[in-house]
Amino acid sequence: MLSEQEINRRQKRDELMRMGIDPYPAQEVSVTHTITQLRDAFADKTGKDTQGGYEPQLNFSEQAPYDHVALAGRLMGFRIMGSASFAEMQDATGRMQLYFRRDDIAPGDDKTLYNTVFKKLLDIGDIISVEGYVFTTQTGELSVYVRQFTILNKSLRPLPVVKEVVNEQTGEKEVYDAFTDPEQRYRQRYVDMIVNPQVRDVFVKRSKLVNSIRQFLSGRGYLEVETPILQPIHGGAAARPFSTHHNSLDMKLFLRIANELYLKRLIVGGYDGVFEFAKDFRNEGMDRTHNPEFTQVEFYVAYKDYLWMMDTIEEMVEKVAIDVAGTTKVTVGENIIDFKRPWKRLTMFEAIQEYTGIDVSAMDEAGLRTVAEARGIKTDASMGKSKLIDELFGDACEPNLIQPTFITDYPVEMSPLTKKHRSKPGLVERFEAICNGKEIANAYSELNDPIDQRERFEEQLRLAERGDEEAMALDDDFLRALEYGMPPTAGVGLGIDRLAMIMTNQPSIQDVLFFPQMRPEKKADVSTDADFLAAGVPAEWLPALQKMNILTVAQLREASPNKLFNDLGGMRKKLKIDAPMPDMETVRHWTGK
RNA sequence: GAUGCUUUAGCUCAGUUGGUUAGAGCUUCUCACUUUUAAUGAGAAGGCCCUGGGUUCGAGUCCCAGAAGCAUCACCA
Repeated sequence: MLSEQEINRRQKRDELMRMGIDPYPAQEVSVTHTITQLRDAFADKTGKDTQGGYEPQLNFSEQAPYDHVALAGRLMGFRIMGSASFAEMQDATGRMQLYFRRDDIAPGDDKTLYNTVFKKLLDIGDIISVEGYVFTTQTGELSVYVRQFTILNKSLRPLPVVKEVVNEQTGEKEVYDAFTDPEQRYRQRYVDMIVNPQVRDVFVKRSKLVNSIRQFLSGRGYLEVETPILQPIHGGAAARPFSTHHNSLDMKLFLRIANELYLKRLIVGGYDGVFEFAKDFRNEGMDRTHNPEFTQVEFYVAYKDYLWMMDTIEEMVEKVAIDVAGTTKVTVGENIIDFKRPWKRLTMFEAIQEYTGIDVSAMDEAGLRTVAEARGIKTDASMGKSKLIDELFGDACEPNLIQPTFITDYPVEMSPLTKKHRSKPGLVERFEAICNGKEIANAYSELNDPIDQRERFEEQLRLAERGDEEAMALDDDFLRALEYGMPPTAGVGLGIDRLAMIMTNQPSIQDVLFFPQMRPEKKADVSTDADFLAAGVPAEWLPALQKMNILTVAQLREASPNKLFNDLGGMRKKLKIDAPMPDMETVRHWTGK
């Protein structure tokens, strides 16, 4: 059912067509400038001066190249005053004021082009192109004086209208009636981007971030690769997978939770360094920092260890910050995060000692449990030593690690793919990069002893038997590859979404994904006109049923014929329906009774 | 999954101890207006008050259940 405004716009579309104006023309549109190009060209020539007066007016009606400029974009506002009007155009780069004058748009006696087409048939949201010259108004606003305009697209849905004004006292921009409902913003991201153009900047930065990493890694000679997303065995991380089915092979397949095991196979195969920007899928909870599909870049380099990788990540992320933000200092919420090298490095035990004052490195399980419970952490019998350490770290340390910090040397039980520490028993050569209280990267010296690896997998199988749904599956082919021999290798996974959140100062992962996963939209069940016609209701009575909130044939069947008959009489008057009143028998027939 | 908050016009929001026909601004429509800028002035239209039960003479308002969104927590990156 269409709203009044939608009906209105459809009528305008029809009216344009009747006038011989195609509201959806096919031709290529010639554009001489983007709006930002024009603004930049005049940046030092416009605007109010500090005394409160105005700059002298500019007029480029006879001065190339600004005597003939062509712009294209979406109309975002009108200020109409009789035979002259201002309109606001938005293109991919910014906004520009347009000036329309009746006698210039329609120079002859026929003023239809201005009075009807421009003033009556255009709406906010329509896309047009204009041709004219650059000038400034008395108030100093850079504008385009339109000689001619062309409709490129008649928009049929009203856009939420966001108004922005500069407060003269403070000089700050104030926004009115902002389109803010997160559900609508994420479900209809296109609307979000039209009316909140700053949203587009976030994704431009995200793209810069990805390019920056790609340049960094490619520039060092590492190979960008692609590996399977559909995997017969999901491996490389502890997470619950999505599963699917391949019909011709008649086999179960999983969407990957990580690409680690495939990239290591490529190192076995002889590449010195490989990386992949990978969409991974995890069938787990969703919140501000988790989306079921997310992106990470994983890369693996032969003949290196985790210490080398720490230096590399530090250098890479510092470069990313400079490329994206222009500086190593990035504002995130209330904090300023500085990615300048070197970052702080703490072992996990040192971090716990720093934030709790307790040295847990030599404690047994009972001692750890006491410390954890003293901090209000819920523990149970299934939690071993490493799990307790992890909980303690997550509770006491992680939220406090705002500046980028490397946490190193994790308990072996938590890291089934990681090489045992060269000198510290019970630990592995692993680090996580923590920033703004969240993990952004996870790396290790890769385990390349196939016998050790098999034992670690078998340990995971025992966890799975005990009901751990996130335990890793044993991957025989991966073990076979390791048995041929993998050089010592450093590997890392770095969360692109998490890093993008930090670099663009967005509080939620949904703000750095164009289309975050949402519950399906609830659609009201509505029968078609044809369904009602089939039920015997004549077309002229359909609006009356709609108005009475009978939207499905099923509802019609349940309606009481007497009440329906009475209401139809009222609706006939209210909606000014010309058709003769159906008799009681006919109405009874509609309801199937 | 748990707890709390929210849901009223196309958009942003009011709505009193439960009491006539549910309001405002913007948008839309009509009219006036040749450099405005949240243009202005006059007039009009636009509501399944999230859904379903219940209490009551009477529910947008109170109670119960459900849905969706948000926040916090748990799991996870």
